[in-house]
Amino acid sequence: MDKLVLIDGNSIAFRAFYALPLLTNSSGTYTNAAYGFTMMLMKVLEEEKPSHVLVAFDAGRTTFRHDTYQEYKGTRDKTPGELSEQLPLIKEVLDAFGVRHFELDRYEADDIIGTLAKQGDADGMAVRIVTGDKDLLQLVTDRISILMTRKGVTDAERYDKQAIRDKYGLQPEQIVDLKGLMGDNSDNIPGIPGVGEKTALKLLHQFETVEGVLDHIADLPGKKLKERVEEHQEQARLSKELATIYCEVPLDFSLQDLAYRDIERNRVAPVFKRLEFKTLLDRIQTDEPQQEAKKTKDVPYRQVTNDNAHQWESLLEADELALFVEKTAPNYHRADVLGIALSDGEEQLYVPLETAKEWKALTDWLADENKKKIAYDIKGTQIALRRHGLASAGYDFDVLLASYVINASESGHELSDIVERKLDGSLPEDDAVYGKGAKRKQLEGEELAAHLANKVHALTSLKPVLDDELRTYQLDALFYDLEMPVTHVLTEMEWIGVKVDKRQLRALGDELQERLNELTTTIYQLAGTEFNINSPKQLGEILFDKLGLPVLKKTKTGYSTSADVLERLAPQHEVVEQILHYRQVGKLISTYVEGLLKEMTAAEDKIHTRFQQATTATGRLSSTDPNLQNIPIRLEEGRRIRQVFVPAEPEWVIVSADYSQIELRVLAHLSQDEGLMEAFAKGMDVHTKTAMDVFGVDAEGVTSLMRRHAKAVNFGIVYGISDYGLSQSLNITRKEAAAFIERYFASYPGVKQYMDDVIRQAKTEGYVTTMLHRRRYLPDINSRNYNLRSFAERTAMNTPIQGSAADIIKQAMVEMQRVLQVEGLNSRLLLQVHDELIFEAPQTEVDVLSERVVQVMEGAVELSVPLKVDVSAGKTWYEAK
DNA sequence: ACCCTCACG
DNA sequence: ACGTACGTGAGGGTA
Repeated sequence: MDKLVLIDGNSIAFRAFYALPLLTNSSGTYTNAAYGFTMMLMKVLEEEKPSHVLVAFDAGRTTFRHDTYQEYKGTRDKTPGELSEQLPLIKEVLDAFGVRHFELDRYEADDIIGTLAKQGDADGMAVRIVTGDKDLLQLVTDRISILMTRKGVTDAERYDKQAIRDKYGLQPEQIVDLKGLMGDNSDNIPGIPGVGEKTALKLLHQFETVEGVLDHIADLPGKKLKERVEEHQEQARLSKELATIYCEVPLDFSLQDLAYRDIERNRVAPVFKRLEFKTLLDRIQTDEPQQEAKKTKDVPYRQVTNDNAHQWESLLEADELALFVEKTAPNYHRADVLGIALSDGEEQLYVPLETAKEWKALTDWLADENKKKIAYDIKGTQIALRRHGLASAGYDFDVLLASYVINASESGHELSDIVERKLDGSLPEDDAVYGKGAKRKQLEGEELAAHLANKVHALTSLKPVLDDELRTYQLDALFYDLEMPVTHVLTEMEWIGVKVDKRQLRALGDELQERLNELTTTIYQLAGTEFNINSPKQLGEILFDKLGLPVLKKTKTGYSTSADVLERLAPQHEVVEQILHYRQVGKLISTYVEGLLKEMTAAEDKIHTRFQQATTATGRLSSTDPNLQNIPIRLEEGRRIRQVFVPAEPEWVIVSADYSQIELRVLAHLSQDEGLMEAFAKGMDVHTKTAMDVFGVDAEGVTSLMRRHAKAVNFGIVYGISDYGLSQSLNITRKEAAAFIERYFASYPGVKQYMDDVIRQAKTEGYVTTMLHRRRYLPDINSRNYNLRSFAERTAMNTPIQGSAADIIKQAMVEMQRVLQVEGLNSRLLLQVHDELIFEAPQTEVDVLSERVVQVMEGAVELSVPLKVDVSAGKTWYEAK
């Protein structure tokens, strides 16, 4: 049977607030009420297992009751700020739980609850009302009962008709009569002075209702009582009216809209993390697996040895096999191979590395491009094998990439995560098998073989499921024609690596270190004390406590000392500028000099980054260990880091080709805005053109300030504009920013129309798409939480732009690799940095390479505006600008 | 493990 | 009244 749980939000929050000490989390936010409320919520959900849930809140201060009685709740103290500021947190928790909450102007939570309780009762549902307010007892029927909080937070007592009879000797409907006679201090309901609970109950037992008592004033015991009742008849009637819950609140939703499903840990966990509900976090994370009692069944396997290998050769004839290569660490450029497993879906083979190397049938199978292979992370698999001298080809399905293409935003794309989502049963997580952190151990023998057998078998089960899903959502072209080919291009890029001039890098490091030492001395002098400049905490104390500089911005944990704050403080104290410079130099040393030195190979002085192809929500790549997509360029001092990136061969050069304004061109294409398309068609400087349109001047009239502002607006448009964001970036007021945005949209109505359309599409479909049909789901787009919703709206505007640009350069990479191959060029693609490709090339090939790369990149897709690519070459990455 | 800060597009 | 520009990864400090 359906069960409806109605929670009196303010009442429970109030109770939690006073039951718990005034806790704060590390950011100084009070969380005790939210914490207690959440405990109560979880307890109720667990114990009642409702099919429908709603939490009702009081809306404003005035309600329809104030129309008849202005003093209603007049004695009540204002809700403390420490409590009211927690109400949004509570609502956030509810959103994460997927529990509806509601409040309505002029009505109290009680009335909303009453209205829905009656509806539920009429529909034959069991109704549970959770509150600390005894008024609600009047709603009890055979099907409606109340969980009344007692002491503490989660301790509650259940009231049904019998319990009310036992306690008061009354029917539930008589609770309002009780209030009518005795009043209620907390709501400032007067009742009849001098009549308390005892007298009221006695009267009601005899005369049943307020009206009954008033009809029999003559029969009342005691002269004083008679007088009081006589005198306060109207007040008693009014008090009863005030205490009566109004059960016909106009609601714009139905009971069916309150349907509640089980909690999704993935949505709740981040909220708990942020609020620092550690115990509750543990509870949701450990509870679930135990409850589900995962059906983990080890699949059978055979271990291949040098002696028995020949027995298994027939398996290698299969049309398609899954291949899983287990590594000793995630970084396959360094890790060793632990073992290899194969599966045809029925039989699993475990082959120790040394056996694999000597088993010719296997090495032939690996290298044969006609022998199809399913793998998880083809790129890592192929490189790990190659490092052990094992060539491999014929990969036709990457489970990792398929999972990513289906839904990039899913919380994890580890094999165990994918199995959890797409198959019944589960795969033990690597962390559980190997242990985590210090407890990590090397597996061997049977244990390792069994684990790998489970993994490789999972690949065979996953492929048909994922392939089917790719086709269902028309993502198969994106997967097979783009992401799969891209992974092969990236394999070669990573494998080749980038050469670094180690001596020069060390020299640069020494020079920077000297500079840093000088800065340190100066800063200590100017500050009058020595401290750790790298510690934002200590730095904050020096700047704001000791030197008394104004606090312009705070972070969750204290003073903000970020660059934009320091820049504004610089005129007030000369130490600030030194600190900014110190930060800059320190970053160069630790991240770039030391960071890069750590990643260089001993044999070749090369760096092999890993391009993550299944990480970003938009379809971009990212780069790790080290990140070669954020090498400094904006400031000259940092830009010099690029001097150490050199060609791997003598007489070769670095060639860089980058798209000019690809995101705004994509926007022009997607929006079909006339003005924007015209700007690109005529080859204009787009920021200047924007300045002309927004400020209504001709090309000569555009000042550098106007262009700077127009440029920021263009950035904002791409990011999903907000007046606040623009005001921050330009250091102007929000009003001024809003005016810019309005003028921009007036000048480019097509862009405005597009932004509205894409948000509307996201709201109705739940996702947005890129030019090559990549999808991004936006679960918060219809959230009632303003912040979540706004964020989703900006994402809806940004993702088709950023994601389509990512699609385009990926397409160009695939085509470029093909062109280099068929034309027999020796030039090699080394890096991709979102809108640019970096090659190393023999000096002799520079001209032909430049010509080809422009052709390929500009022709990667057909847009309504031209794509433009700039190329340059130099002896180092620094000079290729 | 998390926060702050900062490097890139 | 609310509070955020979009997408990333890395290093150092702190709890």
